[in-house]
Amino acid sequence: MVTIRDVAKLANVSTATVSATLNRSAPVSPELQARVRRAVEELGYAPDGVARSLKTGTTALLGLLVPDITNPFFTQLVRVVEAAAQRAGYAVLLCDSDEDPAKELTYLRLMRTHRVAGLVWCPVGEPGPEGPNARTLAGLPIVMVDRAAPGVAADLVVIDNRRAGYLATAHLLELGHRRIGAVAGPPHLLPAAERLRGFTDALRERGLDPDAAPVGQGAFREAEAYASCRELLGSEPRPTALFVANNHMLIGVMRAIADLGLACPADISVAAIDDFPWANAFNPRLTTVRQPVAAIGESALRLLLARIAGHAGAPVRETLACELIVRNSCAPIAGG
Amino acid sequence: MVTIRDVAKLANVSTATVSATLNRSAPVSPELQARVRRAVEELGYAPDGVARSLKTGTTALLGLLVPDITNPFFTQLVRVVEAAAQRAGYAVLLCDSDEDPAKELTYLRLMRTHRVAGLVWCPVGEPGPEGPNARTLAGLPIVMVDRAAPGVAADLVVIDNRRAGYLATAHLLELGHRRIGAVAGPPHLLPAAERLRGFTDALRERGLDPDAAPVGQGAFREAEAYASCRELLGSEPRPTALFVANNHMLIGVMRAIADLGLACPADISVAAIDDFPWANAFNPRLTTVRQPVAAIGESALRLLLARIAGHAGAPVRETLACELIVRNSCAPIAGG
DNA sequence: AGTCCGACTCTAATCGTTTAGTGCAGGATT
DNA sequence: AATCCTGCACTAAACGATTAGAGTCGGACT
Repeated sequence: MVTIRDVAKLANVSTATVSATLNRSAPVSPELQARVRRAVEELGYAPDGVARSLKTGTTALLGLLVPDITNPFFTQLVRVVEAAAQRAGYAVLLCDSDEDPAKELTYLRLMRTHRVAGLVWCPVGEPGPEGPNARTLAGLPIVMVDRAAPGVAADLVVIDNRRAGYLATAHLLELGHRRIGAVAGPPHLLPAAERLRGFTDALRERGLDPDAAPVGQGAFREAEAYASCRELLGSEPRPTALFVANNHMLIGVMRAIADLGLACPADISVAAIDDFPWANAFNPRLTTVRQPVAAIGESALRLLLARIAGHAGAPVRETLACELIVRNSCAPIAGG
Repeated sequence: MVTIRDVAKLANVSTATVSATLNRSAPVSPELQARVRRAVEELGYAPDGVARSLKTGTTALLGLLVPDITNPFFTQLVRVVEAAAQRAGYAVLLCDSDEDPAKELTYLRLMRTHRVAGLVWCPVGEPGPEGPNARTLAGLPIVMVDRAAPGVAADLVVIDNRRAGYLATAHLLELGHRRIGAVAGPPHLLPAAERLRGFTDALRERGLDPDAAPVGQGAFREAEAYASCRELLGSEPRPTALFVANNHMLIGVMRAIADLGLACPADISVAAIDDFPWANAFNPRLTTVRQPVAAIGESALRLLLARIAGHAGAPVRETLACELIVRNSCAPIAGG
């Protein structure tokens, strides 16, 4: 390893001068600057970020902790955060908690060990037996995204999930559907609960009884949704439309519909939350509520960088709007 | 920040004893161990990974550099590598070069600065004006995945792309198709070239002239494939089947087919390389060649960990087999 | 009794930077 | 002429861990 000392020796200056030259942190005469740069070039010297971090107490590292990177929402978020972090001069330490509270805690510790400058965190909803205690998180700038960890006071960026649920359901109602089933997420997760609330809001607004609506609840996963959907579509009278609470579940639902020999949207209309790159290539093209992932990521990073820069004050909650993308998976009700 | 000194003071021992206790690196009497652990608990001490890294010269960090994280292949790879790294006690520093050689070089430097213990690297094929020179990479254990960087001697894990192209094409040929178009990737990328070679292999094997086959080449992207596909399907006589070289391109192709008012597989059969989670939920379900992403990731990490452990020797090249997944996007040729 | 050994424990150097504090030379100011 | 800046450059002390190497203290052996 070639160190700053080697450079200093070759350039016949002190290490302080090398450091000052490279970081422009103090004035250095043009002549010495030239000598230093020549030596750096000759030796192929690159400063050791670890040593620098130890001395300065900061790293150019941002943590990003997501519960499931295969979910396109988080995939896109990773991309956006990574790009924004790069622009701000940070690299990203990516961890996937896999929806597992124990792994999550391990990773939170790891973030601290690696001294990340800040953390973008999409918490697993369910706190484990010994949830992330305040001490693990103390002093670390954090922005939570999509979900809120219970008992953690940090900035939060979410979409208006209730409205998202409302938008999708209202669309189905406008097309004349009255018997609408819901494939909902796990009740303990904020987004799932809120989306379902939006669903019932819409029903109630049209004078329908939400309690009479067939609702299946389960994890935000394909298998659960598949089972849930088959059950819903087996009930009598069969729903004419389905509200689906997230992208993974939508896959399960579409599979179930196909396996039951039904056609979408002819036999059953489907509207879901979470747009994703392939939604527009499906047959039928899927009507979804799109989350502004780019805006979410940008907001999160903006808030986080402000906190890193020392911005104090009470935790901020930013709620972003989402948008209904009408495609072809919802049809007016037959004979409606 | 609470340091090892604070713990030592509270436990009334030396820092060496604290370190020995925590790392089990030297025998410590039960009594002192207890005192140390109590102090650690009381203070909520967590060792500083940065300081440790500086002293030991190693980090528990693995770099992962991919060209496009929105590509499901790389998304899955990220997941697999992240999980495997976690099992091996490493965290992952994720960077997305965005298919940009300049960004790639920046990130390679960053990996060195952060002193990653090793690097899993899916290179951008095209070397920039001043490609990643040997010095930037010197001494860093590297495993390349999917693509080979020109001029870099490092282990390489790839699939048998030629056979993948062959498998998909042979399937179409067996269904009776004779006029088969190819939506191929950029010729300078190894996987793209090899896959196209497998395509021509299959044609030749059946006595067809590969030069007569309509081939569109472009970046591994949706837009390019969309345009390419429209052109191919506009030619006379229209191909009855399409070979598509990657997942992004497949999306473009399916969109183009839909926009042209054609039905798949009734009017046109499609077989593609790269399976992805949604392929089975499309309508029609997509026939693809699946890459063993899990095996690829595991192999890459196995090789990398061996190199980190000091394993010397010439670069290894591992070629993994892939598998044709027959679904519903290919039909026997009408009247065939 | 004297020596040696094993089992702990401690002191202090070290990793590669950054940076406060000090020194120094030469020109401007009184 | 003495003093004071000002602008560079240097020395040396951190940062928080790990780890040689040295010291200590009983008990076992000769």
